[in-house]
Amino acid sequence: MPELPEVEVICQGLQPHIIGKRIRNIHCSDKRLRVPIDCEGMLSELCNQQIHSLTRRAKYLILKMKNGAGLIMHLGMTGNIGIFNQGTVRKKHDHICWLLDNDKEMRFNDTRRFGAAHLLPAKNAQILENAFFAATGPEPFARNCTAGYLHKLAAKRSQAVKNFIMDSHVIAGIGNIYANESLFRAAIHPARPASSLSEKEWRRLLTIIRKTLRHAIQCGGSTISDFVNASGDGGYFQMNFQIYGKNGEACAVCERTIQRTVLGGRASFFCPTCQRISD
DNA sequence: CAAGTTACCTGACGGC
DNA sequence: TGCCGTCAGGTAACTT
Repeated sequence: MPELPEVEVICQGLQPHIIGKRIRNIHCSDKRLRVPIDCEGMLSELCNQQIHSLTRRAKYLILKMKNGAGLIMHLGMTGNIGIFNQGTVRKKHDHICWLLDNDKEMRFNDTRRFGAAHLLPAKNAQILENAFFAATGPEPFARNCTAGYLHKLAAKRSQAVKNFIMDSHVIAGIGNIYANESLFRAAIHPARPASSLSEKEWRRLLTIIRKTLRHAIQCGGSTISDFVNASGDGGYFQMNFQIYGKNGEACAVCERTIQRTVLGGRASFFCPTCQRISD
């Protein structure tokens, strides 16, 4: 579900509900996420502490308490975090529930349990956070994320450009949907070797990635199956999909039939006319 | 060291 | 009706 835009929408949606609130109790399911949930650790580090901030880095959410402790959370494929009234029935895959001091409860729901929550104890939170993101590529909107950087890094990579831009060590936050959509909008074939793009093409692609992500955030993200923001509203960027999931349909630009292929094990869609394999 | 494969999970859907 | 295979927004530990 969640790529950068969806995580950003969840982050912005949660902030007004939780900043400054105190966590009164934490309840965890007995199931493990991608890593085990450290419920004991969360109780001792986060309980009775006030929430200082919630931010996003790549597809991760970072919760910080005023005592310095923190939590790095990932939503995996099916994760979501929402705000609910305490006492309302918890859903089947609610794995972590943080009870706040305003009768609200923040709940982490994740059907497939590919998500994760990493605790950052107060005494070395910043060191652990830095280590956690040490190998993560720049944010697409960051100043140090430039066409020159991508062009130079891609020079030694023979892999498909789509796989390259989905590599979180290269650039953060781009998943399968927005990789497909951005490459279509940039008229670049997803299977082209990353090293074959000129710096000019990287400039165009980066501009379009940014535009596409920004647009998706403004739309409240993409709702496939059941994505909703913190208030329970779905996004509507899926209305703007031009290529993702559209194999067999006519290209909106040239009417040629959209093709589906598999790259890096992920469904990849392209228009054979608009996205030429060689330039 | 780059790049491909596998594992981690549940649920929806289509074919039979 | 149900059983089976396939597929799904992600990531990291493996292997090659």
